[in-house]
Amino acid sequence: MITTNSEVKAKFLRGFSDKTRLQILESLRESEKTVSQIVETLKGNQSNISQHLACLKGCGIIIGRQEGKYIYYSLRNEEIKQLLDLMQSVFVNVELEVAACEKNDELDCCQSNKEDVANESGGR
Amino acid sequence: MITTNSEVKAKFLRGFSDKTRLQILESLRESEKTVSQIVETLKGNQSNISQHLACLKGCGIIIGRQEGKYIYYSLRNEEIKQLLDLMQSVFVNVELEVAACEKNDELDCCQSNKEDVANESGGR
DNA sequence: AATATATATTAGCAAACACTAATGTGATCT
DNA sequence: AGATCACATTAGTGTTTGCTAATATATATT
Repeated sequence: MITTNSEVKAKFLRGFSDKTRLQILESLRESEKTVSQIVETLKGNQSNISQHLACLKGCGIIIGRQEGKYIYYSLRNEEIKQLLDLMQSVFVNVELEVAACEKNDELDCCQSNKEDVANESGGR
Repeated sequence: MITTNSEVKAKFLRGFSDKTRLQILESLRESEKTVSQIVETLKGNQSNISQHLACLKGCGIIIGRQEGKYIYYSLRNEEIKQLLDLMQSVFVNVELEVAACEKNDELDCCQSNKEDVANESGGR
């Protein structure tokens, strides 16, 4: 009888399901940063980063505090950091396991890149 | 120096970022199940569930074993279960925190449902 | 007040996603 | 062999997402 609203929970977790957002979170792991620091670190587009930050904030994963013209973003709390750590370690193990046990050496979620894979058959 | 390939990691985590998939995972938490058992539990569409199972399997989150004409799916390992647990508890706390500290009582990730929210102002 | 800096917001677009209905495949049973 | 059951796959469609470029807002500086 766990059953929280799966829809809202999915929205929360969607915050972690993007490459750029994961990079942002990783860069915030050590310390809070301003938007421009993040943009510089990731060598990303300002607008793009800003949107991802809004996403992460909306998901409750990070918080922002204003200081003059800067806005410092940081992970919401210690728990989020723990979650990131566990995600990381579980991921690494799964990756190894998948690579070891199956011919498939790349995680392939959902009905994505079918033709892509077919086309670049000579890859890597 | 954490830096795993964020792209692959994002694919892995995307497995958790959908309502239906979360429900499937929740139903697998207790014990392995056949596709039809899951379909019945979630009162879902067979094709849809089957696709989500393929997704979860591709992400390395679940595994399947065949037994006669049935295929039993289960969580890949204990770690995945732990991750689900932590996701759950972090989510619940964040949800409470967000609900308590801000006027916004619903997590709203990314640039989604702006007009929806505006329209159904009398919702819930 | 004018300008510069830091960040957010908007619009537009292509790609990815989730869903349904229909069809395919493989195992079991008669 | 033919029918049935369990599951997977394909095709089609509308929605959501992530990106870029352009514009807006707010704070700071001169």
